[in-house]
Amino acid sequence: MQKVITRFAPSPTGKPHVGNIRTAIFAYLWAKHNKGHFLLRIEDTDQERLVPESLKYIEESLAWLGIDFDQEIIYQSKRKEIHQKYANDLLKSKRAYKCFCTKERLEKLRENQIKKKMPPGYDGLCRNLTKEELLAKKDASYVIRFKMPKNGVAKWDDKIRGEMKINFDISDDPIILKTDGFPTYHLASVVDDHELKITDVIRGEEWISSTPKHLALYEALGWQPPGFAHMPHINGPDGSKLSKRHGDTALLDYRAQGYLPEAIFNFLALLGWNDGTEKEIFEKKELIKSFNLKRIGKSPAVFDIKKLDWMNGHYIRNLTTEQLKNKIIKLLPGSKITKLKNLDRILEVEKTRLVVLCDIEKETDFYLDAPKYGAKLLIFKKSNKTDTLKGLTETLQYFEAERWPDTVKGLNLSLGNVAANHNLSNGDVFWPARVALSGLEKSPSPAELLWVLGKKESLKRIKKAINLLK
RNA sequence: GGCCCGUUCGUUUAAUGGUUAGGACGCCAGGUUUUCAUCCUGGUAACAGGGGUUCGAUUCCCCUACGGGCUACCA
Repeated sequence: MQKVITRFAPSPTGKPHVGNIRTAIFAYLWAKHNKGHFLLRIEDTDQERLVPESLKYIEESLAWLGIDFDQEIIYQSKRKEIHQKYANDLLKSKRAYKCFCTKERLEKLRENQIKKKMPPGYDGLCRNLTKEELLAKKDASYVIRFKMPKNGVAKWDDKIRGEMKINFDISDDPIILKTDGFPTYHLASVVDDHELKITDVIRGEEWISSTPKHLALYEALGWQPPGFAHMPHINGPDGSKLSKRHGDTALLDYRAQGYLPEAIFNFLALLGWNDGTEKEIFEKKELIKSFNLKRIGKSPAVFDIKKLDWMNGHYIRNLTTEQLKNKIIKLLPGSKITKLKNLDRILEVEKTRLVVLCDIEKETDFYLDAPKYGAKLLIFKKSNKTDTLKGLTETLQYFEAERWPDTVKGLNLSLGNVAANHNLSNGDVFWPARVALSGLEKSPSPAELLWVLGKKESLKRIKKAINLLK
């Protein structure tokens, strides 16, 4: 049994988006599931579209998710001579030919074909040039085109889609080597996948139509083709291809928003795949163990941010306070709240309320400074001014007289005692205490707030509330 | 236009030639509760349409519709 080797082969044209990354995840999982290798290959053969920073983004994206690749990064641009060698071999074996057609001619050709409602494509003008014609052109610049078979069918057993059959003759002769000497994707990927001994090519479904070209190339080069697995796309909520107008698409944008890599990994892995059970929360280890290409669905999936939010919250709640603290400090180094002495307690209390890490900065200013609010907010809807004032005053007196229980449970009990001792309802005590401490209509419980803020600050705020109400 | 791919609750998915078509997210209701969040319980909701094949089709086949992809000296 040969070792499974997969690869992630992005072209460096920007920040990798979630669709690409999900393909990378599947390629990674498949390799690791089989105890094989996962390679990173940069498809930088198009010098015009190259965005230098994207190399950094690609590495960062993978690193953030904990997807480590084997071997050093392979840059296709550095393998130009190898690609040229194989292009020349194909020339020698007459499986390819030099094409001298200018871009202008090709453009016109296409225009005419479209006008005549014919399928656009190269007409094969240079396919059968005579020796004399060839000699006459010797100084002209040319590309190398691969001779597609004129009959027969490309057949392969797609690991995701099953038996596939496409006629060879619907493809025109593809350019495999450009005038600038760089190969096109078709040649480069075939050559590199072969030389790197890739066993399974896992890529987007947009490649289905050109797979016949690749299969023909493998045949012409005398190579055994690898297995193919064509992934369905990820769509936006309206069903169209996921794009900027649907919100963030780049993986790193999710990091910036405070999504956890574990959650994203889990979420993306489950988009189009499941293990056949009802399990949905997976650690990476478990995914590696149970992953199988066969269980990838064929239909495109919509990226549902609501479910991601739920999953992210779930992962946050499973973090220890220490872990959560470290992640927040790392993500928001400049945040004021992370400098607070009582950050541990704040996080303990806020943990169940966070959807993304950045939420720690939302509606949490009251931890920094005493809040401002209207006196009316202090009065619970089922209470009145007199009882509220009494509740607040008795709470203050209770804590001034009694020992401060430094636990949420103890503080909660204390507040209960205040209500019971003075024949007040919970709404007369708990609600105003909470508002006095947070200034918010919706917030953590008063006991939690007392515990986080401490005796001194808490009593100060309660006094302030009493004065405000008077 | 040609070729190719796809179609189960709103979303993500499961299963099956005979099931009350299952789970999760969302949503709704209830419980816990001073509020919010968490948590717990329950509910809502789907086999795109039409033909076949069959005793019986969501499941197999064909057609249609809809969605998507490819049709570059981009990947």
